[in-house]
Amino acid sequence: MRLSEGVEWTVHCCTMLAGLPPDKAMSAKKLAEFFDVPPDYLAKHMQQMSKAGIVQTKKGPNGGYSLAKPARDITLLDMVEAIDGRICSFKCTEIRQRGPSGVSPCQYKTPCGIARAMRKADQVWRDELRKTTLFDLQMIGLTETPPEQMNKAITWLKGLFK
Amino acid sequence: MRLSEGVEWTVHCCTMLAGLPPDKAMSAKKLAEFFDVPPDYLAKHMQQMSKAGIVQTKKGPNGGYSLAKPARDITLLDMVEAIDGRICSFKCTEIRQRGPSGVSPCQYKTPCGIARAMRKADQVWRDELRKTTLFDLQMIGLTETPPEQMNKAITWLKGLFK
DNA sequence: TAATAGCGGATATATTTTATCCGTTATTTA
DNA sequence: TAAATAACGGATAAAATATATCCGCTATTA
Repeated sequence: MRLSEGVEWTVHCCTMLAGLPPDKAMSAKKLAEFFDVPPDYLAKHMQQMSKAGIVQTKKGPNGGYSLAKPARDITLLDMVEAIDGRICSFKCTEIRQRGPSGVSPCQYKTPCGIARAMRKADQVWRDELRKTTLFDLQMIGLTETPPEQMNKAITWLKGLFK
Repeated sequence: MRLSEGVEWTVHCCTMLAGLPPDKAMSAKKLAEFFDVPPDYLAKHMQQMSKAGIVQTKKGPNGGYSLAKPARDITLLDMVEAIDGRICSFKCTEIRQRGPSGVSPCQYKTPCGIARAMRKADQVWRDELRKTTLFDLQMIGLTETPPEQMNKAITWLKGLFK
């Protein structure tokens, strides 16, 4: 039961994008360089973010990714679901219907209690993720990032945009 | 992000064990037959349940698995964690420390905001799973199982215990 | 027009999940 | 006491998924 590594990468990337000057974009290559992750694989993940409408893209030189909407309107759940999907973490295979005591499918009126409890837990998990927005994460980053790292990051970014 | 199939199997098995006459046990082989799942693989999972102290075992003929404590004292979380472990679904690889802006590890005083939000969501998920006990699941089974299936199951069980 | 950059598809590699098998020990029943 | 049953641990094997790379395509910019 583990989330894809891509979730960590793309959420960090979005936090980065949220801090960019407006009308600036950042390519997958540059994001990958900044976080030291595989460029091609990160690009694949960012394309999923684009499909999900979280980031917008611009082709060509000085193109790249930028947020498609205000950071306040992007939830952690949005980003998690863009990478890992919306399907419940518990997959019910209806084993109650199998074996020597199983009866015709139409006799099972409700999902079994186990599946219901699991889905409820999955729901509260998603509800909790929805409470955190990209804006929240950006604020936490701004206040908690070590000063020395903040300086290095700003310097690196200045080099990026000439 | 998906739970192991073993979770579904073992929770159903425990619900079955909860309905057994006291001092009766059921072998992995019989459980596998009842639910129509691979016997050896189910046995592996049941061994994990045993290690976790959820079921107790008895070797030899008429041996097998039975609950190690009252169904009220076994939560869905206990069973999920017996199979899938207690580690958070989000693994933070500290990518903030990598790349050109990373600084010495000792400068990072708290886990990053992303990891904290993810861990909180994982926590509410586990809290929710803890609310359901095996007794609850047993009651749901008793009230919602199709009558025809209930009869078939009882007949099958009678054959089991001679 | 050359370089940049996203995109989609194909493919390769690694890791995890699922599944089986075997030898051992403990226990029960005939 | 012997034979059958059953849990247990370890070693593999097979299948599925996650991770990673590469290529050609189109759009865009300097």
